[in-house]
Amino acid sequence: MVKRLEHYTSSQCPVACSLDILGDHWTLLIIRELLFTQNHQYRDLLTIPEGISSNILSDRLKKLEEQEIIASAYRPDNKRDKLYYLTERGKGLIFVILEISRWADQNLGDRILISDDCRPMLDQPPKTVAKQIFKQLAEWEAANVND
Amino acid sequence: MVKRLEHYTSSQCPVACSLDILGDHWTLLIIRELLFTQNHQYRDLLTIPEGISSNILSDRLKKLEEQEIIASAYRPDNKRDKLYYLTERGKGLIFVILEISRWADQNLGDRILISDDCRPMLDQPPKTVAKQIFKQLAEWEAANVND
DNA sequence: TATTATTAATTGCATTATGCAAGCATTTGA
DNA sequence: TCAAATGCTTGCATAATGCAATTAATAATA
Repeated sequence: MVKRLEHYTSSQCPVACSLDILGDHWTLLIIRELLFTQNHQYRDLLTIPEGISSNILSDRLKKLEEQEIIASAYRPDNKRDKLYYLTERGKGLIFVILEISRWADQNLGDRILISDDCRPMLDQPPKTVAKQIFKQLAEWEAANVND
Repeated sequence: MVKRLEHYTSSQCPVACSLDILGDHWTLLIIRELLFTQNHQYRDLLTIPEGISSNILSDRLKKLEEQEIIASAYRPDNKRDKLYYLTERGKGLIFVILEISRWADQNLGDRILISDDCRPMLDQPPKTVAKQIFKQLAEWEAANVND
């Protein structure tokens, strides 16, 4: 039997163990959406421009919930709407995403485009950006989640 | 034919386009080695504790070289020794790796271990750490690479 | 109340990626 | 000249992914 070994079974390196969770093509895109957009439902996430498959989305949401990076709740007044949102652990990934974006801005300039909306996030200190984003998320949570 | 689409064909998002390059289980571990250790040869990289397969290592080195994140050169006095090293583009990923490590330190504490050697890298400002590491790499390059 | 639509998935199947062992060409030291 | 080391490549089995179709539960509509 050849099963993929997770790094944490052979390494306690913080990079390796993080890659067990984040090291694929889709996970950070889901976190990007939950951080920066109003897309908090399954159907919203299915519409990201990169075009994620429904089975992959389902799998990643499950794994992220297992790792307590996201949580979910049904909207009380409409049980058809399941809302996904970041935990504190998940929100902390904003600093990783900002550094990746900064690297891409400096090194993949021909391939990428930073919109005018997003540019300030690379020009300001990460902590300032995070504080602002966290405030927005808190407001969204106050309005949509109660647990 | 169902071929995996690279994100850059459908998105100009810096996160998505970076994931085309970095979004797997192994790439950042290779970059970690080239940044922080003296492991600059194929056989060295094969011995990382996470246990990378030789075909995967070969594939990733090739792709990283295509993306100009690493470069390689044979040691002039011994053509059997091929040395891999980071380009400026590759070195810039130190900030991503430091942020991932910081996140892991704060959120995956039960799974990971930061050695006494590495701890200062999380306690000092990233720029300070980078400057120090870049100096070490420059010294190594001066002694081992000439192109 | 019956029907239809929406949502959040799950299933099936073909293709691609990965893990592991073995093999190969080139270089080098003896 | 020959054996060992190096940097890969190949073959094969298993796992992950992409895409289309389907499903169960809930909500809206007739």
